[in-house]
Amino acid sequence: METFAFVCYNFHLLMDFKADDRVSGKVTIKDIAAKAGVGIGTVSRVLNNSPNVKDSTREEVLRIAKELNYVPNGAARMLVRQSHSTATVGLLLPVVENQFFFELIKHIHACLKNHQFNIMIFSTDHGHESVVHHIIEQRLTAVLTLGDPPLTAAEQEILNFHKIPFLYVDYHDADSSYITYDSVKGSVMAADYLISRQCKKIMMIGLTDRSQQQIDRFQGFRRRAEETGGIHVSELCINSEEECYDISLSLLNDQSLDGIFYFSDTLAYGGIQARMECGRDVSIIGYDDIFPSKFMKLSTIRQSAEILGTRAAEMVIEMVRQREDGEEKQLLQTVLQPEIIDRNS
Amino acid sequence: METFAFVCYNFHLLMDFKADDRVSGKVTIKDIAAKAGVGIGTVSRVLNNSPNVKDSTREEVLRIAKELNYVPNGAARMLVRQSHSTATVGLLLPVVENQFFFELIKHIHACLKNHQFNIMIFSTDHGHESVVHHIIEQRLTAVLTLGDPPLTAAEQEILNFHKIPFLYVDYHDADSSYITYDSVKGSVMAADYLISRQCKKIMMIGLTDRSQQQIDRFQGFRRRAEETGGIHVSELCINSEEECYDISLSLLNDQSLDGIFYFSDTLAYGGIQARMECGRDVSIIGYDDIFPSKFMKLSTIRQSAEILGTRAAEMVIEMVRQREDGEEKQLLQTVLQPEIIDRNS
DNA sequence: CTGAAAGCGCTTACAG
DNA sequence: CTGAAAGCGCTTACAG
Repeated sequence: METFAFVCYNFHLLMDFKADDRVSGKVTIKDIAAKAGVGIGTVSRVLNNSPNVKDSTREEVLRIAKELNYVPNGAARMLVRQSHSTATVGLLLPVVENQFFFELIKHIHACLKNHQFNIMIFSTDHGHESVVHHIIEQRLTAVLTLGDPPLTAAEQEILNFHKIPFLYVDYHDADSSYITYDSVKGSVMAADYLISRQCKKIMMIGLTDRSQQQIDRFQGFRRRAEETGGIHVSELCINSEEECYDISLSLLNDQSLDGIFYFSDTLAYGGIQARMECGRDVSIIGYDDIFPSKFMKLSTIRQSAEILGTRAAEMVIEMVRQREDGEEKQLLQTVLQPEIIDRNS
Repeated sequence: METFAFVCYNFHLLMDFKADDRVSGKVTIKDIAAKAGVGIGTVSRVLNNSPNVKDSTREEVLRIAKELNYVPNGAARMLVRQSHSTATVGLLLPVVENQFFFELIKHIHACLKNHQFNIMIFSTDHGHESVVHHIIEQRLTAVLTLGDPPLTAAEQEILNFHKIPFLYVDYHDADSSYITYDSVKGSVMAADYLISRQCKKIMMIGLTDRSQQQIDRFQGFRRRAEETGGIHVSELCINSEEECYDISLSLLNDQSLDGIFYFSDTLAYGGIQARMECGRDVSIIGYDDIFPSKFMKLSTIRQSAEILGTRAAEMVIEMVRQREDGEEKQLLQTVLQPEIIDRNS
């Protein structure tokens, strides 16, 4: 994997900083106060733009602060103010990080930063108990959870206790705030598409994570197929997107198979390729409508990462506002509707 | 854009917490100490796993802490310990966030979290002066900058002053630590590819950001074309990936055009499609080798987000280690070599 | 094994 | 307009 990577390490030795002890990077308002010949209170007032300071004093303090490369200690500030200077939202990511999630993060981030929020990313790999703890310890403003797994009851309780709002994104739970696309509806659309193309023997292909979304899609599709009748539906869960091409090839040996529903466009690309090579007449539909699908001529179920991400950000901002205004906590629940994109595949 | 999104808001009113003032979420070690009938020092010792505590005391304190939903105040801890309990690396992202960067972030994150680091994401949209300030205020452990723009001299100075290591990713600067793929070499490979296919009139298509990478690619390609001689090369910068299909279509009206070098695979997809519709015999090469390119049969220059991201994370970890061990600051510079993938496009 | 006390760097009434 | 002082929540010698 790395054989073609030629690496060149290039070492320079840098001069040490000159031996002045105030140069160690720990300048405090005390240092500034001493140098300016004023009290630390005055320094603090200047630094916080308090109006009650003589102009000459202000300028002198500011000059010295800059000269000393002073940067306030966020921890000390936070300790006394009980809140961050910049609000930070924690983003909990699951292990499996698909393409769609990254689009999502991009838009969540874009919207949040417009509202002066920062984002901090955490993995839920090893269970998120400790992550939630860390979030509270750092007094983050809010929490967004992407996809599965949901928060445990204990985690929810401790977040509630500390009045930190949390929002599920791409997951639904009747008792929590969430925003999600309707996966059941999306897979019903996929079923209708294949049914309209007279498919009688259909394979659904997803990944091996037993996510809520995956389950919803299997269900929605199967239900619609059963309502219609006379259709044979199978399910297949594979381990990675990479192997989808090979697996599709062997599936296509079954000459009676006439429809495939891939749970993501990325999976479907391998299928499109395999179908072309076999010259088989099989209908294919994907899910997501990511950028290349247009050029792959892939029919698919579109869900917009931009809308989901932006909305999610707006919802969390609203939740934060509610808390700050001391309003009672309300559940916010949003269900977005996917859309079918017919490219005759 | 949002017309098809049906939104359903669902309001529940939740019970307020019972009116007990210790339930407000601000439990401190003082509360625990009082309830346990010990001093706060003892509580602190228990919470920090100090060995010098009687077992019975320890258990009692732990029990009460849990009962009270106690979570330590990170700011207070940090103030006295002068460092975070969990190291956090700041990631500076530019405005234009392409697909490749998200792959990159994914792998940086994966590697960093394995080493118990958190990631905090910042945008450099509005110039990063204030961002750097914020990073220092929060005493982050290190900084990664993705792509352009680089840090200003002032920003570098203040980071150095506060001894916060920083690393450029996908950018090179002789006086700083960085890791990047060799874009000049990559575009020379692209040139060689088109030249080997007898192209005489070639168009290079990139985006309108004047990034270092973009400039390197124009340069490398042009240089090799000039060395070869008898080749006509033009450059075109477009505003978005979406419009690349239309633009390619009109470019292909020029019947003498026989080669196109797209600066990203995403751009090239539109070109492949346009070429097919025109039935023109034009050689196309992309850049990145993202997943779908294999199925688009697109020749391209491969650079691995996994290697770049993982290496970047390892480098930053090494830089942090060096600082913690009090070693002299060294520059770490890594150049990775891209690879041509010939799919006969 | 444990309590009392100092101190981390800052903000903010309070009293001039 | 400004200084001295209290206090945010925690850790850690210090003295028992």
